[in-house]
Amino acid sequence: MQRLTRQRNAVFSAFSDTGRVLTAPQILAHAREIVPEISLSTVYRQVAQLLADGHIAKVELPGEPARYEVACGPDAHAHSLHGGPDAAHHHHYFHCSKCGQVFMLHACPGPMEDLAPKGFRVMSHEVTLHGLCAPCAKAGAGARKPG
Amino acid sequence: MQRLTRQRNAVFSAFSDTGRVLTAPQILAHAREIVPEISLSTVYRQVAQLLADGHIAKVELPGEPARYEVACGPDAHAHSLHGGPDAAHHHHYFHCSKCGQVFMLHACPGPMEDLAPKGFRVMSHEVTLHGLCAPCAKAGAGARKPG
DNA sequence: CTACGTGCAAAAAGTTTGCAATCGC
DNA sequence: GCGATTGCAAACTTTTTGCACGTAG
Repeated sequence: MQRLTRQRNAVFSAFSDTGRVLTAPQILAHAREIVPEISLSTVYRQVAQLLADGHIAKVELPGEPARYEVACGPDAHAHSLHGGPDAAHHHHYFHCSKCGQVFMLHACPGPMEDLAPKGFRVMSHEVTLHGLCAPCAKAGAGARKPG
Repeated sequence: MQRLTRQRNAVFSAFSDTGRVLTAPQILAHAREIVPEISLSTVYRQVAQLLADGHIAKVELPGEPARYEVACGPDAHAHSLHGGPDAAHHHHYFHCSKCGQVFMLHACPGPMEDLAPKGFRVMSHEVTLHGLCAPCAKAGAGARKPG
């Protein structure tokens, strides 16, 4: 049985406080505002635990370190232990080239079997969009990475 | 000026011989069949050189180590030094869950601005398909990772 | 001959793990 | 008190770099 430690609370707060898609070091930074002595190892261990419990989800984008977000959607709390990209429902993501932030998208281009050659069996797909998020697009060339 | 070393030839042969999308250790394995003493450092350095020269392209998939493939298409030889996902033409990829091999796709689902929220400026997109490649789909549950 | 390329070892970045001390329950 | 959890350090994976030696041109 898992215990309600200050560290566990601090890690989850990073998500509930920001509502953002965060990397492990970003989670650490947020968690340290609550529990200054928390270590990166504990962040990774709590993230693994929260993943297994289905409270958060792993977000992997091409060429980027792993990020994590609060699990949302119809079966957010379902403990699908495999964690693969083959879940019944899925999300896609937008990666801002200026501020580096990642945003979940709520739309899906639909099935993509046609993109694969004959004989290939498509079981899932992932889409990543790149460009400027609304704040950065509005700010023009002046914006910089917000913490 | 770059020199025509046996190692450089061996690294490029890995691509021309297999025509596949390869990870650095896979390139090393192929290259060692030609130049047994070649090191992984040299593979990475030659890959960097071949990338800069536009002879090969980097393929990054979510949660996967970087792979490389022979540059192909209309401006394969154009030395676009930025290497970002914003090139004029691009490819998408299929990742086989059974054999782990990556295949380039020749189709594109088209523009995806509609997936992003209002105010977001979409500049490029990446699509990754997952499933079974033709050989693995045909082989059923019997196939295993081919070298 | 000389500078670029190579192999090795060490470093860097991201993530995981072993272990003794700590703390929830 | 017991055992899960923590912090630290070390290991691990992927990729990069420093350095002395080797080799292409």
